[in-house]
Amino acid sequence: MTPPATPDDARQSLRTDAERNRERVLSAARSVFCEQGLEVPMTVIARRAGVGIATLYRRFPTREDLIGAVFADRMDAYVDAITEALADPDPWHGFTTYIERICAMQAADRGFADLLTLTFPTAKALEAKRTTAYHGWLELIAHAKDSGQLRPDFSPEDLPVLLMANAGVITATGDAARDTWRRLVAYMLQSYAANPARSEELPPAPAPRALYRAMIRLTRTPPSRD
Amino acid sequence: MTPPATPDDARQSLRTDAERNRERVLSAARSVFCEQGLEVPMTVIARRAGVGIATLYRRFPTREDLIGAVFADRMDAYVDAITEALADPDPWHGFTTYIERICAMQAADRGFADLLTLTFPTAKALEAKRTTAYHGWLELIAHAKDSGQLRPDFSPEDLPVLLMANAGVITATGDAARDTWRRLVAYMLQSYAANPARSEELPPAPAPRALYRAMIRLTRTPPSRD
DNA sequence: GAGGAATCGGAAAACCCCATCCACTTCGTC
DNA sequence: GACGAAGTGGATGGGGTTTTCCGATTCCTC
Repeated sequence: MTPPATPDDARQSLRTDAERNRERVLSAARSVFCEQGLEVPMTVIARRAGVGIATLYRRFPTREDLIGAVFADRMDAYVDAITEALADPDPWHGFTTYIERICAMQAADRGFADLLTLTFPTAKALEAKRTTAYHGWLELIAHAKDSGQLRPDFSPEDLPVLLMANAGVITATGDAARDTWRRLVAYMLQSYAANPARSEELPPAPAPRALYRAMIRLTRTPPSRD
Repeated sequence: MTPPATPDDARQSLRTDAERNRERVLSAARSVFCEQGLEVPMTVIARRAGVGIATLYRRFPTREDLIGAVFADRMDAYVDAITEALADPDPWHGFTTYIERICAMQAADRGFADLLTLTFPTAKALEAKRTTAYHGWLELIAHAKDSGQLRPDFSPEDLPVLLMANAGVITATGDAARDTWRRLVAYMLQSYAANPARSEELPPAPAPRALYRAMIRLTRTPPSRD
């Protein structure tokens, strides 16, 4: 039984040029996923990396492998966010900051937005981090409910629901009305509060024209010259 | 200047077999769009209709033409909804019922969900109905604000934002957790209220396992045997 | 610096989708 | 019932993506 090679083992046994190309592919994939989401053609990534398509496939036989490697660090940030939220002395402040933060991560990286509403049973490392974050999340909810600031009927599953909703707004508005998601999240946070403070100001609604542009934009897939 | 033929003119001048096939295509498109959204291949529609692909294209030269014909009646229902909401003696009840109703229409028909977050500048009839509904919506908002039950900083653009968010939840959960959208909408409606009644019960959150299944389901495009 | 293995990159096969063309069929009329 | 126009469906070309294959190249060791 061959012991499963750790990522480091695999990397160190590579020839130097292979390792260099591996890094190039990862870097290219990171930026392309960020801009266009996870469904971008593999050829686009290879071209941006300046390597042949075969090189990409040799290193990352499936799209999931590539996604797993690219988002390992993003998932670290995801786990960090819940850790920091738990460290906040004010549970409610920790709760709201956490939600705003990961929703902002979705908005800043279309690939990440896709990632959070998907599940890759084969990408073990990713799923492990997701599980870690989920446990922290349960704890954060408990604290916020104990403090009486989070409504008692709030469910842990309300977060994935919010992330799905947020992803919908982000992909629909795209670049045309980029901060629209903030208003959705603000509304939801007010609703999550046990005693809603209606006094807080909402982020502005998108301009009608910007929204119209976004809705037209969706009808045609942009050529996406790379 | 040739007067634009009305749909009836166009239909009546068709040979009987052509008219029959036209209806078959419309019927097939209606059900396929409903199940799979607007981006389904034209060949799938033709096959389901039992006609050749050329027949489909002759009758509906572009996808937009087909969409326009299929959703003419759905858009009527959309306009009816706002009319009925305006007739409600209780503006707030009319407001909440309206929102729930069109969100339910999205959930019941994936094609319609796509339609509401898109814009087809060339599909005149559709856009005209959308505009009619929008004017009614402005009126509904004014009434609800006047009655003091809708928060003053509510924006007309909050509806498209909600529809985008709802579309995100619906496409992400799919058949695996079909009523999840209700919880999102309930949260948002409580937030829209000027004086939130936290007493109302929320629709149940989705079961974690159902959500998990939904997230896996997304990773692979279903084969969609037709 | 020479040999051999690892690696490279582009070509190409396999697949799917859109949209058009054209030889054949059906309808409706005279 | 025969003719012409309207209509039909499959084949086809053009564009795109995924994935594999293979001759050429680069690296590392001895």
